[in-house]
Amino acid sequence: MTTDKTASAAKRDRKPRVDSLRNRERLLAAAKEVFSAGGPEASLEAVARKAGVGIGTLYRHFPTRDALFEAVYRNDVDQMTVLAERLAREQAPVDALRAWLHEAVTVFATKKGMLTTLSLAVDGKQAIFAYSAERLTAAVTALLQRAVDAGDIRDDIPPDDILRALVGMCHTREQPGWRTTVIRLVDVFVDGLRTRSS
Amino acid sequence: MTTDKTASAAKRDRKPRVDSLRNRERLLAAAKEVFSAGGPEASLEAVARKAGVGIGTLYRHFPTRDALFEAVYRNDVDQMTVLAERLAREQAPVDALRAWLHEAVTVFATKKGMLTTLSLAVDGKQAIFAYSAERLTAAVTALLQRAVDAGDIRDDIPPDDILRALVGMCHTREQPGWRTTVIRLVDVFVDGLRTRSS
DNA sequence: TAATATACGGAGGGTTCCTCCGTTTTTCAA
DNA sequence: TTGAAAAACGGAGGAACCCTCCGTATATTA
Repeated sequence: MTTDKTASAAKRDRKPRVDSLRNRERLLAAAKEVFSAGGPEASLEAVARKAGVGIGTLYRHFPTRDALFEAVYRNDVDQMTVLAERLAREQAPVDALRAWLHEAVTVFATKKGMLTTLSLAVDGKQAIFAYSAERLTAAVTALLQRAVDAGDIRDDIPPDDILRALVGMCHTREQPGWRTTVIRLVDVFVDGLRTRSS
Repeated sequence: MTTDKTASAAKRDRKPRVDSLRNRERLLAAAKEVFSAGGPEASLEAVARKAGVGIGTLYRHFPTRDALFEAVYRNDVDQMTVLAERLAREQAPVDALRAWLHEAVTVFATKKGMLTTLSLAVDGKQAIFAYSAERLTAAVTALLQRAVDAGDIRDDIPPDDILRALVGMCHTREQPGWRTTVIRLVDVFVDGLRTRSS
């Protein structure tokens, strides 16, 4: 036994290899393209091919399809939470909530893969989606709480359920006029959330 | 050319073979079991195996997975339309609509495959689902029209959209408490459909 | 520049899909 | 009853995809 364990333990703070980071970026870019073209069940081998790396490299960076989803759409999730904050500042409670939901529909309309990802995230079973689920829930919670406090919206619907309803209604996949239809459904739903003035 | 075309043309009205019908039934029974156990993406080879027939026989009877879905859930669709008629006779307009939607949620809660099937049907792209789509739309149309005529519900939401919202909201897959949650969401939605009394 | 940690690539075993065609079974007419 | 002819059967096999494993290549560090 000539191996020295302390020596290898000491080397724990190496720089990450540049090729590794480069490949990770390439994979993300390729995945974004492939998923938006071929939908979320597109072949992972196609992603690797498009990225110009081996399939093994893809799996090393993203051990599961879901991990890849998560990474691809993390930015978009963050943007949605930023938007929620802005709307909360700028608009009346119910209007802000509705506007945010509309925007979500619009985003999903162009990013097929994102909807699938969020369906998984909102299901809440998988740890990998914890970050996205939390951020989205937080966004809705803030918007909703504001409207409840103002007395405009009933207080017995958990924010998670709003999200579930949202992604659910978006599952009306690729009809012509998709977006308009779903937005109207969202409006009906928001109307249903309001406290009755009678 | 010794072949006689008129002779073979005359034989057009043969009985269907008994083994063919038997296998078809076996396949449907097996599919119902396999889909409800393993979800709608279960292996078709597993279905054939369970039915005790070759994979070729499965594909001859049901050329696509969707065709098999359609056949498996046709009965259930029919029952839903019968229920709609009964509710329309027995309950007040809005109550009937809501009760039917609740029942749909309950049915979907136990038949995983059915929800997938109806998602496809409601998308309306595929000719194979025309029958189911029409019957369901007809059921909702009747219930909805009644409520609109009574002045209880707004008149600018097409029946198709109600269906889409329904199956969409059910896509909140396998949470504990699934059914209760979705029923509450449906109630919110129906509330949103009501005309404002103010 | 050598040593070593780290990442790469893709072969390969497993699964499912779906087609195709030689074989078997059923039907029908004589 | 019997023997074509029509119809259905079964499953082998090619293709696509999934994911793992490990020999090879490359980056980092001393």
